[in-house]
Amino acid sequence: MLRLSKMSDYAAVVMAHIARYPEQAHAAAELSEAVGVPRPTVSKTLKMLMHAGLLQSRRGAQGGYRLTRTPIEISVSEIIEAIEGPVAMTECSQAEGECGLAATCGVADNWQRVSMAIRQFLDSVTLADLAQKTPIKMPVMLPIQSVSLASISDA
Amino acid sequence: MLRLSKMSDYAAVVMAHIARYPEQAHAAAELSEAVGVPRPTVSKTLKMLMHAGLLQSRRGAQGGYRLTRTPIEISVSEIIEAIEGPVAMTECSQAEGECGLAATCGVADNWQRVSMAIRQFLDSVTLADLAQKTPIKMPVMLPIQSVSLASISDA
DNA sequence: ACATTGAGGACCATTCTAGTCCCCATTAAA
DNA sequence: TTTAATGGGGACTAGAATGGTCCTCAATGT
Repeated sequence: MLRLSKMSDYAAVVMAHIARYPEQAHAAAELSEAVGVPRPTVSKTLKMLMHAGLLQSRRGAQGGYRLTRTPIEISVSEIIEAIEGPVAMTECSQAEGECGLAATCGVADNWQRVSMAIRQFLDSVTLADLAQKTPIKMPVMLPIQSVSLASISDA
Repeated sequence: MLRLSKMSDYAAVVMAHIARYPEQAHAAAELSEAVGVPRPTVSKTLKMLMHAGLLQSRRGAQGGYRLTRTPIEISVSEIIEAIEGPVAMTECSQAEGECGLAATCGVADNWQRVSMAIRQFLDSVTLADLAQKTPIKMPVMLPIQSVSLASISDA
């Protein structure tokens, strides 16, 4: 896993499409066609993105959706969260305590750290990155073992 | 999302438990109790981990499960994959082409790169990291924008 | 007025998930 | 050699999540 639902996938594609023409208002029908996803489904996605505050809408003729911020100011994690709720790998890494297993598992702490790292990474990728034609570059991902223990002190 | 199924969660906890006493054989019943998860469910998890080659089993009295490798040699991504199959964020980032939307989406490439980065990160976290009591340190996660474009050249 | 376009929410079908159970094979120990 | 412990394999089920559809109402530009 680390699977992303299809809806999130659509969301990313739709957002990227809008990001390429940020000035225009994009109607659901237009986006549906551009992206090749049935209208009602795109609509649903758009509504979710709107509720999350990533899009603003205007009804009526010439209406449609626009970004509320510039593509650089929107992170991939925000898009994902708009659709799926808080990004976390496991139950215990999102809810406070009450994991049930917490006492016995002895992994919670480290699990949460892993989750956090991924989360931070996703924060750093922007919609602009996604939308651009030339492939984005991967961030430097140092193997966890090679990190000097002092670099991020907690423990 | 980036949600991990409960099964994967169990798997991680169980593996960590075994990793703390690598010499002994651990019976399903023992693990079930240690971890607080019903026996049949733990069993199922163990079977999956075995099929993936992360555990070896011995039947009969005094039997049970052991690691096939040392905790340092087992990565978190392997554990996850043992349960959920290939780790990938989206359909198109795992299957070759034929995403259907590929033509229109224009995001596939970048999406795959994001997925790859996470994947690599998960590769770098080991079972030993998970199992240790003192919290593991986070790897350095440079914001994607700050990475010099030359550092990983493709495009 | 009227055509366009989104809002809101009900609804359904299918898949996935978690979890259970049963019976057989293997192995150690009594 | 019998017995008890232990995993192997797989079928099965209930419930939830997912993806997707549809309908009616509200807003807004022409």
